[in-house]
Amino acid sequence: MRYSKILIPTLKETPAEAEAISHILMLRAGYIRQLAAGLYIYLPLGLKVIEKINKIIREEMNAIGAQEITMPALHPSEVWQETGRWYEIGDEMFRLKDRGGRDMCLGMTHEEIIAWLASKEIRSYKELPQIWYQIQIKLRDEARPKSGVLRTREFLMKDSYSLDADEEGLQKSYELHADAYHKIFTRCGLKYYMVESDPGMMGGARSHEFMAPSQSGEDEVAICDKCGYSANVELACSIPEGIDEKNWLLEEVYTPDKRTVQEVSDFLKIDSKYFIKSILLISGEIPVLALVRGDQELHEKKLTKIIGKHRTAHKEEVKDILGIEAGFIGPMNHKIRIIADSCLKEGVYISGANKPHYHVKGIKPDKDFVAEWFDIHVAKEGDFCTRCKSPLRIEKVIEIGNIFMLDTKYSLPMKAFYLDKNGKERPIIMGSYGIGPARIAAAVIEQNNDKDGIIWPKSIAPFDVEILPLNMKDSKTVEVSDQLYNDLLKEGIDVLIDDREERAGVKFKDADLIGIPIHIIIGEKNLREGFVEIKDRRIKETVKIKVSEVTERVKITV
RNA sequence: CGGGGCGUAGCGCAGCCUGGUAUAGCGCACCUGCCUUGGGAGCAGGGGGUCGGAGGUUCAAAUCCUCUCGCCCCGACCA
Repeated sequence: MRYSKILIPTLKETPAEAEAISHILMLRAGYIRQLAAGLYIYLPLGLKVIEKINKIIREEMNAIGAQEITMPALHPSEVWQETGRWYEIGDEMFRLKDRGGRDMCLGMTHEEIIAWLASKEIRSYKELPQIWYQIQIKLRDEARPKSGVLRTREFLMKDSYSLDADEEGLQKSYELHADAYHKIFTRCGLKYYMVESDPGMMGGARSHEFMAPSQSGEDEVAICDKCGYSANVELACSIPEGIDEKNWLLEEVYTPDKRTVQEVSDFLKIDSKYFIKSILLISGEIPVLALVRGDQELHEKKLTKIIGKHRTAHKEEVKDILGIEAGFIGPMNHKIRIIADSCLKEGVYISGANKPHYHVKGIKPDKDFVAEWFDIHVAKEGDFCTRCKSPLRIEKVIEIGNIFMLDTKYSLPMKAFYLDKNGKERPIIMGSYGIGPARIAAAVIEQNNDKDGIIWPKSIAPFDVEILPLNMKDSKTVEVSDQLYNDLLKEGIDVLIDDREERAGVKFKDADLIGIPIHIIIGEKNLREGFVEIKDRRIKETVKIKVSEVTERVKITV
């Protein structure tokens, strides 16, 4: 491709709206443009990258026997009503009516459609297993689109669905997907983790997420480098650092106007980990007191699994129910249900005295109050692994893929049944598996860039090679460049030639920004001696090569 | 949806607080010419703006007030 014939609108300056590195570079290097919040146009280079990623995905999906299909992005409401998600899902679903007044929606995902298809087409155990996939647009009315292409309202997704006769079949399909995903992300040149994740509203027993470490990520994972434990902090378990056993006697201490753990801790000059944080919650109509250590955060999701949906109590409710304002509540002498973090079982603590401007020192759990014990704290850096007791790391990550076991959550309501060997009707066991190609591209940029721009891995770079004829007015330069360009094309190498009438500096800057892995630099002086230079974008080193040897050399490298 | 920020030429910004400089400014980009050609050159000339929109205050509004739309960031949400 000739640079003069392809739209690559590079930007010298950083657009004001971009903050994430990948967002800045995709805009500056001319890969994308924004139409509206969470809606992006992929320019030629951007599209080429996405298509390279899609090609890798297709190859690996096909390799596990998955079959590509394509389903509509516009759905009738009925299928979503069948499974109940029409009612469960709120504003995040784009809804509309057709001219006949029928309710429709834009597909956020395709479990319903797959289950519908399966219900029509699958009759017998002999037709199972099946894996069906598509690479298709998904639409979600995100509350907050952000970070460029990382969180958008319309996005491409590879979604596949496995249909199996039984649990073992599902297990197999799940593992096939995990293997395929490892291959896909490795081929894309990503550093990533496969972590345990919360199946959430997708239902089903197990799920994992594939996470690419990046500062721009929205999620956090807890990683144990020793035993390999890795989980989304949404469910990660951990053992907090230990505390010394204090020989405090039970006594009230005067803490005037000190309400938060931080304030009381500073005031008494005692570390916050010797405090019990008491939080009053309302679950339904019922008050529940949650206790975590002073240096911990209450984990809402973990608590939800124990007491169900809940909210924090209002100030007045705290007073009504516990008879004391929020700053001075403690675990003792209450008749309501108390859920406490397991780590509080051991030790002696300080907490509110249930009396204005007083705290109590020397509280012994189980003796001074009774509670139900659960892990309800958020795992944090420095906590220890529950399996091997080694320190955990917390890392910010971008979710680039996920795999879910759905079981019969969708097949039952959609009546996707088959007949087993004994002629008995059974629900199909399903799995659902997603990958976001745009997130792969963004995550790769996040992990591979320098001050000058993007550094693509060969596998998904928009071009294999870029030729830089430094002086287009020099006929020898043009002649040799064109010759090399044609030779490389003949070898099946995807090459971009910067044939613009620009100064050398401009070409160098743009080439570095765009990030094609190999640059062939054609300068007048070297050419007079029969040489050109080959530059590695990543390490920025150049080697002088005889013109006649360039094609061979590039063939090996690409 | 809560909190914060920002909308002035294609991009990045100044001007706004404290209204008034007859044509609203700067850098980059763009067009023409000359010159230059190994890291975003130089000189000269030029084009491009309903100051996000609507209403209001005023003799006078980019500037003050009200409403509204859009975009970004933090949080909540995220099937």
